[in-house]
Amino acid sequence: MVTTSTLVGNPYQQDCPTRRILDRIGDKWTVLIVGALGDDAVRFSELRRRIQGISQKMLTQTLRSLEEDGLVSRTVTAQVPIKVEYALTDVGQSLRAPLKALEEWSIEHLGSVLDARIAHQEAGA
Amino acid sequence: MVTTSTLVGNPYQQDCPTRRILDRIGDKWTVLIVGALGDDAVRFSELRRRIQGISQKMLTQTLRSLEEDGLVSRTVTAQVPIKVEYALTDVGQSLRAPLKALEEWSIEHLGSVLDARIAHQEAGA
DNA sequence: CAGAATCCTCTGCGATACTG
DNA sequence: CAGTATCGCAGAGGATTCTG
Repeated sequence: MVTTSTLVGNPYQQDCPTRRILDRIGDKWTVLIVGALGDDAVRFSELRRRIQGISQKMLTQTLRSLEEDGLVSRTVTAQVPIKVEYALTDVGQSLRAPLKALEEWSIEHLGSVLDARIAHQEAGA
Repeated sequence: MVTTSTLVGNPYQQDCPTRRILDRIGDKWTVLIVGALGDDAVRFSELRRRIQGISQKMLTQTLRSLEEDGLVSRTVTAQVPIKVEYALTDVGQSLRAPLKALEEWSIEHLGSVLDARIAHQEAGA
């Protein structure tokens, strides 16, 4: 016999896959980095340029955790000014599709969301 | 004449749709609430039961902001123990598809991510 | 160029207690 | 039952400075 608690209403357990992934990609920069990487290898400085407003610290930090999770690969080329390139791994690439879906939703519905926000604001006043 | 900076590498502007939406749904609870609402209207207490570990404060707060953005509707029924039900609006419903895609990605790739994490840990040691 | 290290601030969020 | 109000802390993350 099992307790009923886990069988009712399909609850989100503390450590369900959705939550674990959300904890990873749900931060401020991960999604943007994955988007900025795209198909090819990109240098650190170029990434920084593509993602407006990201600090060097957060770019490094987020890239490290993406690498740790096998979503991004890091390639160092020892030359005069050192070159470090980042690229999405296969798993990282596979994340692009769902994120793209989210991006399209954003573009399609942002207007409606902003309208609702203003309407709500006026109603509250 | 425009500066070239915004034309190179398709950068993520500070206020692009993706970022604005990310700021909204990228928090700890929004996605889980949308998932927990699903098709039908759900009472406050039931929501709390479905989303394990959410505090009453964050549930209220996140529901408020979702309502403000027109993603969730709030219906009060004045009866002896007051009843308040929340439901996704049409726009809110439309968000389910992209989130579902993300959830499926989670389920499919969580294992690989965890493996990579362990492998990386061992390599680092 | 690509970072590591340090400091410091701001705020997300939990814990707790009270209300209609 | 469905909230509101207040307190407090841990941690995210920015700014700055220093290195190979």
